[in-house]
Amino acid sequence: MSRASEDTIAVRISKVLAERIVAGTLEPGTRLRQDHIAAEFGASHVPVREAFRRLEAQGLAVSEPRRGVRVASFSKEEVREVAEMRAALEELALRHAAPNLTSAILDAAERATRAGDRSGDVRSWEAANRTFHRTLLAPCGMHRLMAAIDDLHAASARFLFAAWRSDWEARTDHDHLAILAALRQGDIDQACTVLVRHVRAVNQRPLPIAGGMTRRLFVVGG
Amino acid sequence: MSRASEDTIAVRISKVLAERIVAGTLEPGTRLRQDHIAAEFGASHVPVREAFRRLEAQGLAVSEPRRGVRVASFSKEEVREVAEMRAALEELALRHAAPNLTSAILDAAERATRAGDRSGDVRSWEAANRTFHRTLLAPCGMHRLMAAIDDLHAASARFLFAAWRSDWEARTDHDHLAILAALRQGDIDQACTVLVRHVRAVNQRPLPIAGGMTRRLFVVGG
DNA sequence: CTCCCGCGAATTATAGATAATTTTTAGACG
DNA sequence: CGTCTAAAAATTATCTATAATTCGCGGGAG
Repeated sequence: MSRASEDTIAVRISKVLAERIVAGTLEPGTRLRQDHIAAEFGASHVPVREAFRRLEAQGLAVSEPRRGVRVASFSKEEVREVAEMRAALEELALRHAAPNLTSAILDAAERATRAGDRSGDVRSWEAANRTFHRTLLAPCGMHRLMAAIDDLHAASARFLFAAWRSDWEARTDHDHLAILAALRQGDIDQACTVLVRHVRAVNQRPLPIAGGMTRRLFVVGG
Repeated sequence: MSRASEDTIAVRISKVLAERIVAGTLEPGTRLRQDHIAAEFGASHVPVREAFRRLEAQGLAVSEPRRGVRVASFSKEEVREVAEMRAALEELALRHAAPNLTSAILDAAERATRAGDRSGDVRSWEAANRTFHRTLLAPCGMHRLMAAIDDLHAASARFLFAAWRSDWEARTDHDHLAILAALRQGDIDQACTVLVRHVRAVNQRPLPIAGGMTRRLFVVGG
């Protein structure tokens, strides 16, 4: 389906860089030097520049003319902002998806969230969580809306990984189950209410920092 | 402030092309050929390709690998989708902007909407309308949110211009005044309610088509 | 000692050239 | 008369090269 060789080189590069930025391999503020990246991918810098434009549009990188592009940094205000945007757009998506949700889809969503409960690390939990949301929302059939939500999910995942690099413990996600229960009963308003609260919930947790210090960082958990 | 010569060539090209697409000079489906555009701007095709990536991110163009890029087409479903996304995000922005709205800002917004009432053509009405919304919402201080709203406004303007190429008659925008009145009274909920209804309102109007036929098209009016 | 200036290395931005793919066109065949 | 095929033209995507700008560092003046 999405075989890498069918994409253009620029797309391939942007996907790899996006993964690294989200995963935290590339830390905020890191300069992305086109020649170095071009050399790494065995390409010239023209497709690299196009990849930069894509990352910029996703909010994963910032570019200053003539001064290069850096991995976007983020503050707790931006974490909040992304959470609020997600809440607003996911509610919209859910309201339009609801009429199209079959029990098969709801079952698939439940499998996704249960897989998340069993996950042993942050990355697999995030993947399962993203699947849960996408399974429920994609039936809205709104292309542009889903693209926007996907970008926000990438940003959320970045914040999550920045805070929970290790020491992750899975717990059953009661919000997800409550959303599914409400949808199965046809109570769309209730499902939306829980979804919005769930996505907006921003937890503050201690984050161990290199050097023995700890710093408080906001983490979106939904 | 935003002198064109301070931008990179790619940015400059993308702005001009965006204007043309929004204005309807470039019709949906039109192929954008990089060499031709490069020649027109007296530039090479590298910045043109970067401009394409920006347009793609804004939803104004679509690109198929190895097959070039075209001006994005749109359906009435997408018009609806953009209106709903605007409603959701503008409400969010207004709720966060409200605490920061001074009477000076509200007065500026009122001047903008009154300028729109006096406008003689669609383009100046749209500019005034956009100023009104941006004046009210920008104080939310949420950068990413405002960028998303700006892109949606561009899409809305495109739909508007596609339907109202000529025969425009200005009318006083009572919704705008109602929003301002509610904000002046500190009734944020009421302001949001009117704003959401206002943005979501999608009017169906007959659109004269070349050849004497008329076709129905959806137009966002807010 | 601090601050400012200027030179050199590194990097970005654009131009020109090349390879590969798609679209178009012309012609033959059914 | 339409359709399939193959060569030609046009176009995209990429690479290599060049110009312009920024960044870092060292020396000298105050």
